[in-house]
Amino acid sequence: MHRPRKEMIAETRAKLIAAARHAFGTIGYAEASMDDFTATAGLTRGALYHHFGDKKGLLQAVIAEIDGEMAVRVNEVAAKAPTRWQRFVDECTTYIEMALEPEIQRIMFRDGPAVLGDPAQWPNANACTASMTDHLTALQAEGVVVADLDPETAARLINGASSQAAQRIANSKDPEATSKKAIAAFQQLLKGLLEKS
Amino acid sequence: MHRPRKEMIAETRAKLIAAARHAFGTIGYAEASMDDFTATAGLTRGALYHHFGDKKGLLQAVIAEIDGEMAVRVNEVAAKAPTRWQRFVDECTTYIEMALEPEIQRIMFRDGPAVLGDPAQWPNANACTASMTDHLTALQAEGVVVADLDPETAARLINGASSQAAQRIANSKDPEATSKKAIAAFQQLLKGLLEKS
DNA sequence: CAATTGGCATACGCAACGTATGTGAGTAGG
DNA sequence: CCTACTCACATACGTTGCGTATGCCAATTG
Repeated sequence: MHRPRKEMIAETRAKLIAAARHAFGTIGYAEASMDDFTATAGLTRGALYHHFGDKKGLLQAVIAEIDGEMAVRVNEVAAKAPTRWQRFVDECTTYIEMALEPEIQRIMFRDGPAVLGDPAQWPNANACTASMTDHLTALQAEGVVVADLDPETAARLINGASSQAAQRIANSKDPEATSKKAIAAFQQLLKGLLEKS
Repeated sequence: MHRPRKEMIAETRAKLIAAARHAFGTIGYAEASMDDFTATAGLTRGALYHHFGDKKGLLQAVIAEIDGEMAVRVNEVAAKAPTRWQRFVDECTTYIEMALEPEIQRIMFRDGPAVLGDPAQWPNANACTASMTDHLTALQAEGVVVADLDPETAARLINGASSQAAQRIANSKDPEATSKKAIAAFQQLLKGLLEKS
């Protein structure tokens, strides 16, 4: 036990984040009682306020964690694609697939923006958008994508369309069919970015 | 005074909706105290619960009202365009412009979805999306837009991109320049829907 | 081994929601 | 025209949940 102290602290933080993440992802931020989910973590609100300041601070930490995981997944997928354009499209599609998960949808696309404001202003998130922006910039240099386009702006718009696509699929009665339609429409939109060759 | 009763009731509802709309649009749904904004309307929470059931019910009423106004504005703009495709593009652009207004952004795109869930499932809203869906269907019949596309799905994706564009503009330090970039990127995406001729 | 730091719990005040109940103005029947 | 009923709205209360102030105990440091 060289530093049991630091380990305990990290464990406490992790437990709080995990408990909050579960609560936020299921019943939602507003309905999640701090007393309840800190108790399920075997702690009290005291620990929460000590580490995260307030409920919003904890939400930020949860969001940062999820954002990191999403970035990892996106990069894994992108690494396999042959062309850069394909890599870009694959990333977008993966983004939609991730947005299908209720936890991500709820925390990242619904409660997060409502509580913390515009996601583009979040300090510890947006790794995914950053990646898409990079790809668009490179694709412009290669002449694949039209030059007259601000990469980050485009990436944000695509994010917006993606999350809508995901919500549509998630709330559908026939997710399979809806998924096909949504992804088709989405990729059709993406074609608008291509330079005519 | 044939029916002073019915008139008073309608006036009460209108006052509550107006007060709530202002509060929701400025400080936000979560921060808006029912005691406060009912008081500014010269009423109490009793009236609110009587007419709307709860805070969410009032939000629904506010959203229905705003949605109606948005539909009117969109239709006004669309009526002036020469071609149907242009009408469609104009509607989308108007949608972005409306989403620039803080009240609409906050209530329709942030707090609304967080509190009431997926906007596509809202009963008394979505007149704008319906209009866009109609246009897309007609454009497909005319062969302007690719046939292999579900109109409502596409309309939803476009809504998502629009609201992102609006947020980007609204939070920008240079709204003029950002607006140019965002609308350019947006219209570039829309081109993806066009049948190659 | 003492002193101190700091991680975390406990206790309290406050604000806001929802409900249960009350009241007075309008409305309908005789 | 008077009585009984309805209903719009207010008032009062209980509950819940957040934030803060304070206290305690373990781990680190010299």
